[in-house]
Amino acid sequence: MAQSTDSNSVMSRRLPCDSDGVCMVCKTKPTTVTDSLTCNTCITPWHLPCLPESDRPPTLSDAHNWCCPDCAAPTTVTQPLPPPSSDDPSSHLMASIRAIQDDDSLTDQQKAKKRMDIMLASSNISHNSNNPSSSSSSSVPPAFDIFDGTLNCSICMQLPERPVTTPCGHNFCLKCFQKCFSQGNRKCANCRGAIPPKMVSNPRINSQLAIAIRLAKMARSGCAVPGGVPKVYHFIHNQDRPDTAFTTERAKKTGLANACSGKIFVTVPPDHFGPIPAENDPTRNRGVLVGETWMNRMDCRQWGAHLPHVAGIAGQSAYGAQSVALSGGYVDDEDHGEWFLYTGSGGRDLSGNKRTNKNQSFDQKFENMNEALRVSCLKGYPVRVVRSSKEKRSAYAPDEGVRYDGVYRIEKCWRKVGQQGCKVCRYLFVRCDNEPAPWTSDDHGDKPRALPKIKELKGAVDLTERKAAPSWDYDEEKGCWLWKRPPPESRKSAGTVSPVKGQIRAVKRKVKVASVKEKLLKEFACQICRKVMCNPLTTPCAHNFCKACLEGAFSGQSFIRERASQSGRSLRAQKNIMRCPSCQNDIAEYLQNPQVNRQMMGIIESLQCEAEQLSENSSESSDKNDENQKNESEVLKPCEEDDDDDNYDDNDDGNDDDSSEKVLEEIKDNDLNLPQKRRKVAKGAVVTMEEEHIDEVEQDSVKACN
DNA sequence: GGGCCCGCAGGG
DNA sequence: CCCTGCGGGCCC
Repeated sequence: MAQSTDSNSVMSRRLPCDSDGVCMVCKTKPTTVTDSLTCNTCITPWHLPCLPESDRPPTLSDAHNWCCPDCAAPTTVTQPLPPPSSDDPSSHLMASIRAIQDDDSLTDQQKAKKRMDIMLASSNISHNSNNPSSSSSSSVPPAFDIFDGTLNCSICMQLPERPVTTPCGHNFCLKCFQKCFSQGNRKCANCRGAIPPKMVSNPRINSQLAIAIRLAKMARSGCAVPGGVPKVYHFIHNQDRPDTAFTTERAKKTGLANACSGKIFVTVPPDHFGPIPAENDPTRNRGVLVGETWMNRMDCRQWGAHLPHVAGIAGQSAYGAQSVALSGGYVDDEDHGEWFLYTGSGGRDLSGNKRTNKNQSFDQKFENMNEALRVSCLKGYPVRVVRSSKEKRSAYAPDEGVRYDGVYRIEKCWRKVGQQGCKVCRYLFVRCDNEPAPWTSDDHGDKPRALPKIKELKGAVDLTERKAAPSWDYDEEKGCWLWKRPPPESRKSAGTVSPVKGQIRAVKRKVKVASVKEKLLKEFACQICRKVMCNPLTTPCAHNFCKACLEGAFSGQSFIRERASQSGRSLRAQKNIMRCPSCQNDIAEYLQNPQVNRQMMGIIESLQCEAEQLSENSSESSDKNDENQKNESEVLKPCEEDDDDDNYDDNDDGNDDDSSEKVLEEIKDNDLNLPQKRRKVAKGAVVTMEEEHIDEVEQDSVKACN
């Protein structure tokens, strides 16, 4: 790699990750979420380990509001730059561009991409510096002028509207792109570079560029960005959340596939309609902003934008629907950004323990979630919309993760025969948010717009249109969307999201750990060592001991030897000594041929196994009370013993006294051996699942915890 | 990339 | 308590 020392000194200091997420300092991609830090101002990702200590946020909770060195105060920005040019931002820019040009490891395409990233970041910086505090801001020329034509659409030569960026680094309006490439053309109109077929069929909007253009426009028109910070497109890694999604002991698979939800950060009730305001965001105090993007549905859930982690519709049939997810699950969906056609849920065969199924096999009806959407349509409620990168057919879907795109109103709904031949419920969503959409360069939110003409309405049945005035509507005087009628009163706990079942279950599980351990000790403690028995022996007088402990009690006159000596004299001699350590009953005869209580051993083993799994899990979800667990596990750990129980016969033919039977019965009664239960699923298919055991004590504790 | 699997969350 | 569900991990 041939780099000039000048550029090297710049490169080796403070550089973010490039557009592929690769750190420009160490050339590696951050491997963990916590390794990556996103600037709150220019939304550029940075590799935390390559960031000088002085530039790092002091605490994890500061990470959300962290500004990168480029966006921070000029003194800190300019400090590492070469002194002669420190007052000229373009020199930093030029040095970075030179470094890219000199980097032999990059292809021309990669260079173009990186150049553009840096220019974009640079235009952000210069425009962000146009804050109200600097009076001469508009006279300061930006380091890179977004209006100089470089970023223009290669077809209409205007600043791109809903920009699509090709791998060769050229921009197009979405419309121009679609027009240009709809007839089989696959060469860039600018450089004749090849456009990947996937991009031709499914172009994606470059929302970062859209936002950069928006900011530049706002800065030029002298319109101050509220707070000086673009309130759009934050990538939330949820890295400083106090509680993450976790896997329970029941989940056989790791990761999020079968995980419980983490804490809900926002304090709106789960049936809250409309945007989530700052006052319900105690951790960040800014609310959920349009453009916020999460890694997955679980993270999205934790910020309240869309609560169900599988289902596409959140709602209640008699009350309304609060949010929907556009994830490409239904082929009939049609996305036009500001408006889209959504398909209801149901009509699918979910037998065989499936959660989703691409095939429609029966008609959808306006019931359950579909009815909830219809209620929202009739009342004119705002419905939050999230788009997922899993939606491959929409230009408006994010490249990665799940993004909050603001609120929409359902203007009408109907049923029609879908592409798969069955009737589906259909909904016309039209955007009505006060914040601009992530794909637009407009500096304002939505204005009321004429409804699009829907061709399929011709063949529609069961059409529902709102008659009354909508609850959420545009106020011409105030120039924004607001509640014209009071929002529906929450039917859930006000102020906070009610404890979700997963959290209740988590508490119950912790209680259950304690309960299992307590039971183990209570029922299966050796009466000599007071620990859970290893190779339990049960005497005729119904006392339990570890084999090793009982042997030890008669050390020097092991009953094994005694058993070998069958002489009456020897027996008599031992009789004085061979008394039960608990009750002093004569157990000499028993000791002639003691059998390990295998039933009891089985129960102990399964309980130990369960307790271990439970405590492993609870220590994962809350790494507190380690000491308690250590102490408990020490007690629970059976006493050391060699496994030479081969000395005993295996033919347990009811010789055992009935005390172990009693215990066994008791254990069974208390469900602690977790009987298997059959769970019915649709169409008669069955799967097994362990029955959850929560006894009264546990429930009391749960109540106390709440 | 498609199919299978399955814990969870929430509605009714 | 049963049913549903526009996830996500893993195997092939």
